[in-house]
Amino acid sequence: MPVRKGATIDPARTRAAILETATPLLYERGLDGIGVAELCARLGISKETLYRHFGTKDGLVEAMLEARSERVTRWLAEAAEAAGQDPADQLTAVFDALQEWYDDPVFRGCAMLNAAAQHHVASVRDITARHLDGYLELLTGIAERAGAADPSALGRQWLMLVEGATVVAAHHDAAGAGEHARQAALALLPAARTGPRD
Amino acid sequence: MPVRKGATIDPARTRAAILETATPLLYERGLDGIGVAELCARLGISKETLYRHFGTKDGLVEAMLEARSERVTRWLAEAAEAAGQDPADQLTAVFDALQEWYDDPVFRGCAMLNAAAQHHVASVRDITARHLDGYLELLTGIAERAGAADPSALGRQWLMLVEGATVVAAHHDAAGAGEHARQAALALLPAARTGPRD
DNA sequence: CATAGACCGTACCGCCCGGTTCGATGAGCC
DNA sequence: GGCTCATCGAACCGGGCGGTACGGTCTATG
Repeated sequence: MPVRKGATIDPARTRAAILETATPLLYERGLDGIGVAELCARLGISKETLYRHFGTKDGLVEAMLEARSERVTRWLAEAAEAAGQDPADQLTAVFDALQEWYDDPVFRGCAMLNAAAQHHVASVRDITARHLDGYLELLTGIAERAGAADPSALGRQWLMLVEGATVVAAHHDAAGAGEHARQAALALLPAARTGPRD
Repeated sequence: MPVRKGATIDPARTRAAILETATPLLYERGLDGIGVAELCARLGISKETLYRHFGTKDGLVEAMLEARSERVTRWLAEAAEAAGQDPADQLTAVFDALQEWYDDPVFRGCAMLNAAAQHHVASVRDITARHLDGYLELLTGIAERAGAADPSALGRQWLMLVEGATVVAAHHDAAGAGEHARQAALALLPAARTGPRD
């Protein structure tokens, strides 16, 4: 069942393959750290193919970021879900998953934050903001199920711990960043059940 | 009292003036977002002068980041010091100062993090790492005076809150980011006095 | 008043970047 | 077998980049 009947080698599959291969390269070298020519050479495709699928280098970047944001958010959500019903367990699962990521030798921080830090095009900034939205939604959900008096505030504090741990792991020291953040996140939980002062 | 006797218009002062004027431009537009030609035009200097003082655009960038890191770290340390002896007050002063920064219309996140996210040159990454070192030292000092069982761990958690708040403020929503981070930081304090479980 | 050197303005250089074009190739559909 | 079209590879383009060179101006010093 080809996506386009007139197409020969299934353009949709080609597009997906380009995205998949380009993502780690753009992540490792930075969005402006690798040119279109070298990128295509590494991908084993011609520039014409790239431009037919994405129109622009920015188009590729946006599609890549969008896909990556969805992927990583879903990955964290599934880690939380797999941890069972206890909010504390879910939180622990999230930070454990993050620590795994930090320990990966290719870890270079959050791709969306990196992108927003260099490209201040509106579209990239929007993707980053929506990415943080996704994180916030996940964390706020946990806060709600934990019976927090102000779930959105607690979710936001957890979001800061997640992003702070990622920044510290990327630019300072990855060892134990997830664990330290997890301990802090868990410490916020009991105090928040019925408010800042019980 | 000229810095150099043979010099006419005091090169040291010129260099300082270049740094001072270039800093906000490079911060607002991004390191690669403004070229040397436009930069010099805005500074009102010739390219030759810039290159005589800094040798390279990267040289200017490094000098700028170094100066900015020192400035902002000293600014936070002074805010803490001015808050008196109570560690909780010092912590509050730090996050209040941060919130002021977030509310500044020119706020675009931490310049050192932004720089490290795009330029993965070793020198820039080192400056960023040392910048986080400076923050960590300040926060660990507060944790020690607060009688934390593990001051370096608590300092690191506070560092994550500081950086997380800055990231969230820059890329998601600045309103109340400092306050939320401050509440979280203060909530970590009592639990950490004698350890995670009292 | 002569010398040194900080500084300006502009032209210039080579390079690389994002993006376009084109002819050739080969796979799938009617 | 002919049509369509995705794809390749390579040549090409204009522009902007970081960086250099140079002639001229001004200012402090001795």
